[in-house]
Amino acid sequence: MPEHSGVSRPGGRTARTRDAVHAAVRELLAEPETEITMAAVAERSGVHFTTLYRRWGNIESIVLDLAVERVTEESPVPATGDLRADLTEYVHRLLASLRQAGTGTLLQALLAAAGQATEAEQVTQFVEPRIEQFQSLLDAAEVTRIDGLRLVELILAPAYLWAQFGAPLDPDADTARLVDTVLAVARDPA
Amino acid sequence: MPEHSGVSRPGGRTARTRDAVHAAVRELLAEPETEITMAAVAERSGVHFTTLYRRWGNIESIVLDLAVERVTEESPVPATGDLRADLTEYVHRLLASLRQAGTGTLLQALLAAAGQATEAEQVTQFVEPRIEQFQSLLDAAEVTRIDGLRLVELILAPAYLWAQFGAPLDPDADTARLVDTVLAVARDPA
DNA sequence: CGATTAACGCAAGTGAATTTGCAATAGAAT
DNA sequence: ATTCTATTGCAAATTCACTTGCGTTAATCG
Repeated sequence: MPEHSGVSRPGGRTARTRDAVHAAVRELLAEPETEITMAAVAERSGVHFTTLYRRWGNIESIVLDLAVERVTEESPVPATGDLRADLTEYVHRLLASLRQAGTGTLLQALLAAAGQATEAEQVTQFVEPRIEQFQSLLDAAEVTRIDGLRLVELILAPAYLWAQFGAPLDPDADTARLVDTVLAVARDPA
Repeated sequence: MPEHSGVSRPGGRTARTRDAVHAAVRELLAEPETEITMAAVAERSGVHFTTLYRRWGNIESIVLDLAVERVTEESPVPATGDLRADLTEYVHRLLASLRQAGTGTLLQALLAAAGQATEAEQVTQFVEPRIEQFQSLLDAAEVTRIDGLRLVELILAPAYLWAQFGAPLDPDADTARLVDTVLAVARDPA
């Protein structure tokens, strides 16, 4: 028996196939015409489609898996204490990442999964760290009139909405507006 | 030849089957356990599933069709000139409608379709009227520092995001916050 | 090093979703 | 009335997503 509890064989074959699958999905997402199907991912990754079904169950879970990974790695939240500077840097990077090809598909997987109890745990992995990071940002700037959840509403909500509508915001043109909104509310919440 | 251009036979059989299908989908959406499939809609509506495929092509289009209809009828935007009162009334009704059973499915259809060029026209039918109504509301209140698009970001975006995340906002507890946000930004946009 | 077992590859099978050809029906025009 | 044609109903066919059983590979432990 390899292990009684915890993750089994994390650095071996399991990790290799997961990486191969993630890489394949990234490639497919970058090709707007290509549909993301189990068959396509299997072919591109070299991993048998039976394996995909056994480990993930359906294509949405695979995409969600990647979505959580990618969003986390691409959008670190700064917390230097300068509210405007931190927000500006973060929002600018966020909007830029939302303009990459395939972002719509990723967001759809994320939000579709969010609604279903089955995948709720995976989504929590995405939302909670972000709220905490936002809270850290606010704490560093000694802002107490709004909280992390409010930042989600004022920044992530509009950014994601436009991205999903196929009209992602422009990092250079729209960052200031979103940041100014937060500053206005932080100054005058009621 | 019935007609050369324009809508053909709008009040006849075509309209009846569309109504039957819409009614069936409304029923199915109200039953949380039931999956919305072509077969289920066909059985419930009495319309043959072949007809569904021919007219809509897929189940998503059918749900989108209903989503556009329902959102429009359920969320009229008041414009009496009292900004706070108008917003409060509208947001309260919006949040209440987002708590109805099946709303998640409807939103998903709406936002999924939004990303695809094929359905873009149908989605425009939903977004544009809403922006215009918001603009009327602002005009009535003689507010010039923000526009209809901004209201979409500050109200619809957070409301839809939480609804999609399976945690729709509470009409009584959360309306004031969303309204206050708008008022704060209208007062101090930068 | 050898035993153990989780994860994988493979091939066939199952079933639901979707398509297609043809006949029947019902608005609309003449 | 009758004619025409868009729309629907029906049944058969087909495609595709997904599952299952079994043999193989490879990672971990003693």
